[in-house]
Amino acid sequence: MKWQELASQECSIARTLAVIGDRWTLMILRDLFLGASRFEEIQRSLNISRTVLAERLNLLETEGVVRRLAYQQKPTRYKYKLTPKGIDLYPVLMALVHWGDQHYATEVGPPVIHHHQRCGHDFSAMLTCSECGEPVSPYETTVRFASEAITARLPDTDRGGMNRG
Amino acid sequence: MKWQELASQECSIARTLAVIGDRWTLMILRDLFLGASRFEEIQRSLNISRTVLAERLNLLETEGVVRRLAYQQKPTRYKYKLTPKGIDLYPVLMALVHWGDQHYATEVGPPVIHHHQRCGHDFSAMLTCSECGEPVSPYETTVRFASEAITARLPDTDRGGMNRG
DNA sequence: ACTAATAGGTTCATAAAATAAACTCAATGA
DNA sequence: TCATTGAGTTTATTTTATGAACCTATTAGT
Repeated sequence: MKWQELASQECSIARTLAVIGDRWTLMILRDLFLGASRFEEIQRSLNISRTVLAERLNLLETEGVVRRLAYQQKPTRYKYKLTPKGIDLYPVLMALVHWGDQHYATEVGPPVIHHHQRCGHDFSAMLTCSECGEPVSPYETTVRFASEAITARLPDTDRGGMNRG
Repeated sequence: MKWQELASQECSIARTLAVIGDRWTLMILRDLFLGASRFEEIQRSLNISRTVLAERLNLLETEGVVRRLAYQQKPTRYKYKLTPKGIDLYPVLMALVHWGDQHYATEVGPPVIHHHQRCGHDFSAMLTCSECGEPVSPYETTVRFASEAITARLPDTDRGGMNRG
């Protein structure tokens, strides 16, 4: 399979990765979430090739993840801003941050601290169930394919994957 | 910046992406979470080049995300199993699924349905605060850098990014 | 008036990475 | 004997990424 074909797969992970799953896009999105907006700003921050940055921003705009806006005329200069669809990627970024904090933080602790203004505490991302609000572990969940009439379940001895049920 | 240098950045997103942020790794992890474990199984499922699959599995093993286990002798055959560190990527995968479901699902709904056994409902991933348990929006959070003594705040007109505070 | 600098790219030659196909090795089955 | 399976490795070709230079428009400095 070629990378381009991912977009036409019937899997939400595949379709998501077709947009944001290549080598630099998530780093670009990190910068946008941290407030960067101009081409030069992102390029200098990541120090990536301008070619790649231009191409990635283009795809993100095509997909509606960012909007390109002129912030001045004469000469016209542009900035990139996350759309609501782009803002919806916040949980993805926070999940990545949390895994990095868990497994790659040094003695001095995580390099970036996230603060939740509503409750007044520094926090980390937690995955919870949209229905009951409780934390979700992969061992407590099953998956089924919408296209399948009959469902299957993995044997209990074969843990470490999502259960089919 | 070259991709390899990401690992040495002082950012948890960068360090995470250095391990799982390339073009196929997250698809491989999806398969592992869905119960796939053998080389051939993953290769056929994704239809990716064997070269890339071998290299990716190697890095994942080096990083402790998967463990390579012999499941038979004569000839020795191996399977790959998520370690606890690998299982910790569940929130990342679920966040990707949810974004795909939100923005790329067709009329018939999401292709894969996730069921929370504890509460008995089909669910989607929700990001909540580790401290207060409430849902978190990027507009209600600020970030600060552990290395910085003085903190800064973005003006209110410049929304769409994490606030620094 | 000349020069440099800034912003937002594009073009182009080179280097790195991905792909597809073939190949290896060990064993099993027909 | 020949084909098949599993888990890769090797190799030739194609695709992507990189870095540097270039382009256009405008303002600032000397």
